[in-house]
Amino acid sequence: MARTRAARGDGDLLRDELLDAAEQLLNEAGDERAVTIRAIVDRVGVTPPSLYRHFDSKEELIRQAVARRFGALARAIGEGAGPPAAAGDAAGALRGGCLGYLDWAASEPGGYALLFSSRRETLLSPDGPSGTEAFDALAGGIAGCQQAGVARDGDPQRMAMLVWAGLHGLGSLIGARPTIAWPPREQLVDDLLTGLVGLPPRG
Amino acid sequence: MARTRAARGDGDLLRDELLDAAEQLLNEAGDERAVTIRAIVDRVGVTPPSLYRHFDSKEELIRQAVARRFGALARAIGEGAGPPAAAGDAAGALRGGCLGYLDWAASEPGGYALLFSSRRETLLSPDGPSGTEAFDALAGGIAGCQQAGVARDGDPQRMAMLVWAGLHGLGSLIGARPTIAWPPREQLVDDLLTGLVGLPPRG
DNA sequence: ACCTGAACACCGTTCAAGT
DNA sequence: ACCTGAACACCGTTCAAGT
Repeated sequence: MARTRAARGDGDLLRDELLDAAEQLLNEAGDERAVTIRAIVDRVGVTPPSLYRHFDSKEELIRQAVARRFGALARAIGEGAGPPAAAGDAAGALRGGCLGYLDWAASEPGGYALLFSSRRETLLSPDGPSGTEAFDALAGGIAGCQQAGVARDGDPQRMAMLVWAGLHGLGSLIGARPTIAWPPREQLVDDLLTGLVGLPPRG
Repeated sequence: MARTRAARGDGDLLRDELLDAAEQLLNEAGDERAVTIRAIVDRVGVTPPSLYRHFDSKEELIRQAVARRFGALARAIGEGAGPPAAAGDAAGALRGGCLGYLDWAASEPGGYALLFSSRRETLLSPDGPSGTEAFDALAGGIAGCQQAGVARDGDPQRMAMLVWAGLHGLGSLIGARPTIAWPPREQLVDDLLTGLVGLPPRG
């Protein structure tokens, strides 16, 4: 009644609408608990049981919504790093990518937190959403800097772990402790990459 | 019936028992959602309304249980750093404190995660639990290393932010991604402090 | 094939009542 | 003063029924 009945093949449409609604609610609330099934279906205009035609459980819906958010994060990193053609400035690309990560985390603190704060099984199942591509991009960026002679020697994978940890730590702490007087994010990224990767400090 | 009736002044006893049960459940589950009021009171042997004589809400109980966990983390850092009398080895104390943090996070991944994953209002209210003492201890340890001539110059508060972020990032990522082949925690701490604070690498 | 209405067992919380 | 029994509005999920 609140919704014109869907035609035969419209299942994927409702599926997308439900994911959209879940993503919106997750971002607005920054709290998975506020994202109830009834709030999701209300926003779309259907009743709770409709959801189970497209998702096995609330768990599964949330997992897919979180996977979408990981995709958005990866895009923010890519945009910060700039076009891959501009390989002339390996250090600038690495810095830009890291800043893109941090800016994204700071701009949607609720959305960032829920990437890691949802219940553990949601995130850790083998085929669950992960930050693998982002991590590989980070390690690749560090290796690029080494080849360009602007980073110190060392295993780029291990360096990437530390940088990733630093970014993740900063991202979640900035969101969780907004009252602290954090230095500008450019400076945090610069300190991190200078210390951990050996990039020359910005002029 | 499941419990001998408490005497007059035993209110604080039940209060402590409830906090103990909440802490246990939080650690076991690593998921705040599994910690229901009914599970908590069942473990203690009372009925749900009893809880409201001691806590305004489930929220308030969880917040106090989380504050207890922050205290345990602070103790683990202190034990790792060793007795303050042993000021002869400032670098060793800083390294030990950081390793204590990381070991504690790794040994109770569920318990560590919930320090930051509980709903935001729980953690962020002005008088809520925080890691302030731990942060101050970290900045103090860095300043001590500078005075001992084993750390590079710079604002110890800013260095502490970066080290804290690195530790927090490593702590939560190690817990959240147990399948990754993480290097030994001693090495991670060493890399972090060498890069960000300028400590000489361990021999 | 797709969606609804009604019901299930659960949750946090409240209120009157017992000792 | 401290605790219980019963009830409230909510939640995720299921099942039969409608179109």
